[in-house]
Amino acid sequence: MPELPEVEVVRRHIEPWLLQRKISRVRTTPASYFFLTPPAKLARRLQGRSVNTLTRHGKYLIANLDDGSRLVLHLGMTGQLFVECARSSRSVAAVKHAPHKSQPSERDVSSGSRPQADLHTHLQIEFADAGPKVFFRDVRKFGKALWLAPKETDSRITRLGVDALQITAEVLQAATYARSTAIKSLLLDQTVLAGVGNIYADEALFAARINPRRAAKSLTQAECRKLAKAIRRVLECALRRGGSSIRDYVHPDGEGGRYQTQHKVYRRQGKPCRRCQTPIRRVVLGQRSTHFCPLCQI
DNA sequence: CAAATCCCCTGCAGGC
DNA sequence: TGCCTGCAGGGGATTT
Repeated sequence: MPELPEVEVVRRHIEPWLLQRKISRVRTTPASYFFLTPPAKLARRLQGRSVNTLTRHGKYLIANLDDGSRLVLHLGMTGQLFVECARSSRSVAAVKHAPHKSQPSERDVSSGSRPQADLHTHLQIEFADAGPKVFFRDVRKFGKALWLAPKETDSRITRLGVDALQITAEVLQAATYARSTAIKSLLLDQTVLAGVGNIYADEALFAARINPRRAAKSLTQAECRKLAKAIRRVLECALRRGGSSIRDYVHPDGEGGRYQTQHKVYRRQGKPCRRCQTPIRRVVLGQRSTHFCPLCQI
């Protein structure tokens, strides 16, 4: 899946295509596990609404609607949020008259391998301006769509910890108190900090030179400081490079991220550590594959 | 409570 | 070529 940097890239791509456009109709696939709100109800609630802002907390995207309700989206492992490819000049022309603040450039729409709508496309959002539709496609259906009435809350959102871009040494240290779980597992706990997933947990621990198997409570104050800084730096760097494209993640415009070439440990088992040449090791921790340098990470 | 396990779903790579 | 197994950016429910 998309972790924080990838979700933020998606948010920035999609936001201008969503804002201030009246939703005329929402097509869905049949009820499934993907729909936390039944698809018919979701479609009904969205019809006639428009999106005021598209925000992100951790890996969740939240479309704040004009009536105070919200559409909460999670991309899961294989979720893709993208804009319909504008094939005809008519739909491009139509959107030019839509009241967007910032209009995505013509170039954005002409890339080669953009995602395409198909039977895995669980949401197709159509607009009253008849411009490009917004699609949510998710092959594995680990993604989520949830509609929240004004002031309604959901524990998925309320329990989230601080957004990982804002993690501080103090918060991290408090979270490690008396926790015997591995520090890697703690970083994946979205109630502690929101947005770090398997790739960036491994990369941040390498950057901080901390062994992923260490008990969380064994980290010193100095290590918590180093790790908090490493998390922020790794995520910011990945974001600047458009995230990591591995397997099927691509940007809404079909372009790939470029951070995967910067990975120091993730999926590099057996290859030499970029710092000390020792072969990178892979172990399983909390059912997730974990990569680290046995020499650099103490 | 915290920690570990199992499960949801589909597609692909690699081994035989 | 084709079948079979394992594996995958997530997270929630259940068990221990």
